[in-house]
Amino acid sequence: MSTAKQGNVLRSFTPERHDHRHCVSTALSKADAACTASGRRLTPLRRRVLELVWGSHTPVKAYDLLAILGKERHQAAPPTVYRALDFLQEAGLVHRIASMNAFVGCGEPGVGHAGQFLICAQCGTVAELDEPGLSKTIAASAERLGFAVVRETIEIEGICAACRRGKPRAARATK
Amino acid sequence: MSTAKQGNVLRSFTPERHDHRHCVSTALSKADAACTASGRRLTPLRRRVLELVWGSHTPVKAYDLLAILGKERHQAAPPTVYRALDFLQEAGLVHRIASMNAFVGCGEPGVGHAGQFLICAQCGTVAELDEPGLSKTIAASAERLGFAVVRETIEIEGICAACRRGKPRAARATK
DNA sequence: GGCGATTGCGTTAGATGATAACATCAAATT
DNA sequence: AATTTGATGTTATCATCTAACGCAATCGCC
Repeated sequence: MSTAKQGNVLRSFTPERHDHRHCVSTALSKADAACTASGRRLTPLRRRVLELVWGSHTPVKAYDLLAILGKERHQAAPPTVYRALDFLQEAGLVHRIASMNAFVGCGEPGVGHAGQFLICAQCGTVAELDEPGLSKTIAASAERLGFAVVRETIEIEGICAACRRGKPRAARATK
Repeated sequence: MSTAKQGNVLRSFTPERHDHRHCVSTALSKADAACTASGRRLTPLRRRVLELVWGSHTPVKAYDLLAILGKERHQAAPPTVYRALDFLQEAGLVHRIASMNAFVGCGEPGVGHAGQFLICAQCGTVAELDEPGLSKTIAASAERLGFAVVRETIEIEGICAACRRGKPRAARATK
């Protein structure tokens, strides 16, 4: 287990070259293990939704998932997708990006979840951080006001390294 | 201008006693000044929307505003409200709380806007912070990944001091 | 003041995001 | 096998937000 003082990158920006199928299968394996360990049922539907979420390095919209599921299973209504997403969130397998109404797979299920994200405004890729220093600073501020922190939503918008170099790795959803 | 190392509270939790009308009129005056200074037009509609947003210390929903405006002006459609809110956001007069799909008045228009909020899950009141240390920590993390920060969305959910003492100052919107 | 350009607003329509409530089916428990 | 619990199907609806078009008020300029 890494314990860098700087904090960890739970999910990095897409490397220049990588086999994304590998990301997906790794994530699914971890999910299987995590659910087995916590006594949750990763049903075929839930597993499929997780797979679809991991299908891109950019956040995925619920209705995009719905459209895909609709083709695959001849019937899928909003609750189908939202229930699966709710489960996956509770299980710590996906995160919701509030500022985008979208979802990303979690890079490290099981690890303490701050929910700190860097989101590239250009290519849409998301990196997930676990920066204890951040949480500490927040806790200190809150403390001074007598505020008890329950949950952090930290979503930083900006431009990723690849896009700054003019070599975006992932295309932003072409709407 | 205060320059406390600890950071400033741009908008505090509701004090035990206060005349909220004063908060509102102060906010409107500041808005008038800010718009005059930046050459923006704070029209009657926009001003009224700002006033309504400031009407409570808790974030206000667009459709709540719409309902009020609908009574006042005999006609108001969603774009009426959303356009006003867009303007107010651009002018730095209100903030959108992404995690709640709601809006709050900005305590210090003109001051550099980090967008750091503490939100009480019980009474719904919101405090706005300007904690340079937080932004620095974020910038440092981003830097290591070559990420250029453009905008921060920091929304911390928890329980405020008053609610912890069992004396909530503002009622959470019932429903 | 007149005139064109810009900006604000009304209006209609619809896209997108999310949930309630109840029915049905499958899995785990007894 | 019967019972209970949990997952999914199904229908309906609510909530949030935006596109597109046209008119009217305002601004900038001569």
